[in-house]
Amino acid sequence: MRAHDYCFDGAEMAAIMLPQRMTELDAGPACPLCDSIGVSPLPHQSALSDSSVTRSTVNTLRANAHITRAGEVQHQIHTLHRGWAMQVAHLSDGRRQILNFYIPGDTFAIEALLIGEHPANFAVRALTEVDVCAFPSATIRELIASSPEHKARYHRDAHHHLARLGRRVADIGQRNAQGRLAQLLLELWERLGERGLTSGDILETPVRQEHFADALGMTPVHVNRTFRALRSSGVIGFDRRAMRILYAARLRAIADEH
Amino acid sequence: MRAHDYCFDGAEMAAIMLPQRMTELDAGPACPLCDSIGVSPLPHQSALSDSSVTRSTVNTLRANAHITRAGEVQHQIHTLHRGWAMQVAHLSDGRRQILNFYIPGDTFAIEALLIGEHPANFAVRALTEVDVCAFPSATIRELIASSPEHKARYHRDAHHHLARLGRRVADIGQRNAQGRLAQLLLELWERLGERGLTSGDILETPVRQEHFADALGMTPVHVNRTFRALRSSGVIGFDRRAMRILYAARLRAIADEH
DNA sequence: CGACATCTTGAGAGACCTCAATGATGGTGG
DNA sequence: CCACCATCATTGAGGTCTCTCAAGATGTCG
Repeated sequence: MRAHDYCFDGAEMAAIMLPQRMTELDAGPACPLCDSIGVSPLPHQSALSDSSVTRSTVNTLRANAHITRAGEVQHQIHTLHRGWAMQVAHLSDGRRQILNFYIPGDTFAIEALLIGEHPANFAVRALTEVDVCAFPSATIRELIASSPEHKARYHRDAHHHLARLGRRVADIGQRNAQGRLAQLLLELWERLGERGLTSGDILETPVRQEHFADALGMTPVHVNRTFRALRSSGVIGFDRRAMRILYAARLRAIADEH
Repeated sequence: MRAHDYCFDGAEMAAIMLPQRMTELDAGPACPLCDSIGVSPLPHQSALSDSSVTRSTVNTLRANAHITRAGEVQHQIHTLHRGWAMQVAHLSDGRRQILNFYIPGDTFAIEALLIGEHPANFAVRALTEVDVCAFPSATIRELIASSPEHKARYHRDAHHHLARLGRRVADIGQRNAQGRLAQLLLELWERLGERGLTSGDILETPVRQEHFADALGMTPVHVNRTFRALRSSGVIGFDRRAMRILYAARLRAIADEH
C-alpha cells in the first residue's frame, strides 16, 4: 500500500474536508461554483424549499478520498465542480476496476435515484483534489418530477452513463490494447470538448497511465507501451504533460478496428 | 455468417412471431403466463385502464430473433415468460459482447424507464425460443408511481442490473479465464436458484460455450479449455447437457482469487 | 444416413504480463 | 542552490495466458 492509498472511514473523511469550504450557502445561488463553470447540470438556484436539508453543500476533498462508498445507501446526488473523480469496483484482493471517469461538471451517484434505498454498488473516489457539491436525492427527485427540462437532463445523463458502461464492457471484452486506449481517449476528448475543456487537439487530463490501466483491464506497463505505439505512429503526441490528438481520424480507425 | 445469424428487420421480426400467440388477451389476467411461472415481476392483473394500449401482448420469438433493437426508442417493458435472452452490444465489424443474460421471469428493457425517449443503447436478442410479454412503459410508470411495492421491485431490478454490469466489467478487466467463468456460473446458478429453476447442484442452461465466450471476452476454444480445467479439478461435472456444481465452495474460491 | 450445431483437442503464434531497473519531473527542506 | 524524496513514465528480458487455425469427435434431428 502506497502513501496515498488510504482507506478513509467516515471520521477520516470528515477530517479531510477543508473547513473553509464546508459551508452551507445561505444566500444567493446554492452552489456558485456550478454556475461559474457554466455547465451546471443541476439548477442550484431553483425555487427549492427553505429547509436546510434542501440546500447544497460544497466540500473539497483531496485526491484519492472516497466521495461515496460501496455498500452505503446514498441519500445525495453529487456534482463535480472542480477536479476529476472515478467510479471504482474493488475486488477482495485489492485489485480495482475503474468503471467510469467523472469530469468537471458531471453529475454522479444518479444511481441513488434509480435504485432507491439500496446500498451503492460501487465507490466513487476523487482522482484529483475536487470540489464536490451534494444535493439531497429527495430534492432532485421533486425537481425531476416537476420540471420536464430536468427530467430530460436526468434521462440523458442516465442514458449516457449506461451507454458508457456497456461500451466499456464491449471494449475490454472485444478489443486489444490499442483499441481500448483509443476508445477511452476519444471518449474523454469528446466529453471534455462538450464542456469546453479542450483547446484544439490538446487533451489534458489528470488520468495517469496507472488509471488507464485500471480502467481498461491492462497493466500500467502495457499502457505505456501502447501509448508509445500510438505516439510513434504519429496519432498522438505529448507536450510536457498534455496529450495532443494529432490524427483524430486515424485514432478513430484504430478505436474501431482493434 | 451462419445459418441462425439472421438480422431481422421490423417486417421479418413480425413474421417470426407465431400468430397463435400474438393475441391481446381480452379477458382475465392480461398475461397468464407470467402468473404460471410464479415469479411474475410485474402484476399483470392490476387494475389497468381498459384502453388497448395498456394491455400486454405475448409473443413467441425464435432463437436469435431481436426482441429490442439498439438505436430504437423503446416504449415497452418486457418480461420473459419462457426461454432465455441476452443483451448484446454489437461492434461495427461483427464482433459482439453479451452484456447480460435474461432468465425466465426477468424483466428487461427497464432502461426505457430510466432513459425516457432516448434510443436504446443495446439490443436484446432471444437466446432460445422465448415467450415475451410487452407492457407499455407509460403503464408501468404509472404503476411504479402509484404502488410502493412496485417501485421497490423496480428499484431492486435496476440495482441488480447495474451491479451485474459493473461486476462484469471488473471480472473481464481483472480476472483470468477461470475466475471469469466461475463468476458467471455462480451468478447464473444463484439467479436460477432464486427462481426455483435449479435442482440441487444441477445448473441447466441453454448458454453455449460460444455465448460464454462472447459474454466473458474469450474465444470459444478457450472457454472449452477452461471448462475442462474446472472439470478435471472436480469443481464441476457434466451429465449429458446439464452441468453440476460439485464443489461450490471451491468454485467460489476460484471466482474470488483468479 | 446426412446435415448441422456444438464440443473437443493439438500446435504454434501473438498479445500481454511480471519482474526489475532506470529516467524524468516536481516539490521540499536544509 | 542543492540534496533528497515521491510520483510517474519508460524500457528490457523472459514467461504465461490466450488466440488462431485446423481437424476431429459427439450429439441431435429429419
